[in-house]
Amino acid sequence: MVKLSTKGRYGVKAMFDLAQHVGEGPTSLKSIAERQGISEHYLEQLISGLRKAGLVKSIRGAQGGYLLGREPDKIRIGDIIRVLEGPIAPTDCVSEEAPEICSKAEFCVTRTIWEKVRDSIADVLDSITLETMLEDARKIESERSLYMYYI
Amino acid sequence: MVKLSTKGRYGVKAMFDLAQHVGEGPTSLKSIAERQGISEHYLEQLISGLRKAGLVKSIRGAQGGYLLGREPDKIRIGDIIRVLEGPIAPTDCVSEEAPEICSKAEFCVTRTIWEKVRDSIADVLDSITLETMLEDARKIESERSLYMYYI
DNA sequence: TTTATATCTTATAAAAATACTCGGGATTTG
DNA sequence: CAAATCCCGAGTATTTTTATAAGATATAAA
Repeated sequence: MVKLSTKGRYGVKAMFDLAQHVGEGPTSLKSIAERQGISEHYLEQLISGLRKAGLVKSIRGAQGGYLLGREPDKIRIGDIIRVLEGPIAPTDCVSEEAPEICSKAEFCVTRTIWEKVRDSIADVLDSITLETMLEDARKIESERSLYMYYI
Repeated sequence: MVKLSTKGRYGVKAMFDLAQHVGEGPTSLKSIAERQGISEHYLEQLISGLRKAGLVKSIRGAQGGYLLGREPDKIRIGDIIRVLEGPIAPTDCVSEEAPEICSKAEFCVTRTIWEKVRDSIADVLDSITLETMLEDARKIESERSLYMYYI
């Protein structure tokens, strides 16, 4: 329940991979797929949507690949998820986009629960950017080397 | 994405319906299904799980039906959702129950995101009980009659 | 200019999950 | 006994997910 599909998970992984290679020129899909353990063909479909949404830029041809469409601190996880999985919506009646109209909506008590769930998910996803993830990764890495040092 | 299935939605509706009839003796599945606009046979399957989990009690035979297994303020929406949709888990690696082991878990930055999503969903669902919903419903109803009065 | 490297597009499809549907059996009340 | 109700398991249609595949297009480098 309330489960992310592989689209969202793979997409975030791929975007984070791109963020880790910012400033190194275009990154090929093949290398991302290999590092992240994702089918290249499948990832192709996902990144196509990300490109159309402007979250990544593509450079075709040999030595081509993908680049982030904006600075890592300007790309929220929520942006990625919405492109790949659609609007955040635990139920259709509280979808962020074009919620399904229900005649009982005004008096519906369950509806208010789903609204709270939707907002709490959106808050989390919109509070984290690729830059946040990079910082977390750096922190984990430095803790790891500190630990290695003491062995 | 991150969508509730009908199981969770119907289940919460049915449980709320039972809460609204507390103290009136057993409520038949048929009447719940009619009021909530749910297939009776389908609801039967769902309530079977709720019964096994102790969230409802059943009384068989003519004039039989279902009763809440505990006081409305002792039944959290999260309890209902977990029975019908399984543990809260935006991804398998951060499932509330038996999370899938991943060798990279310690260093995985995406994982921490899904943990935050999971916790925010659980917090919302566990902060709302059937009693909360009854209070909300009463509030809506009183506002509604006030409005009617002024017309 | 040719070749290798990539992205881009569309079509197909297997597998899994979802949402029911159906039939009949067990239990209790009147 | 008959009607009302819960109980249980099997079957099924639809949708979603998760790919796989083939080939077209674009570019850099040799």
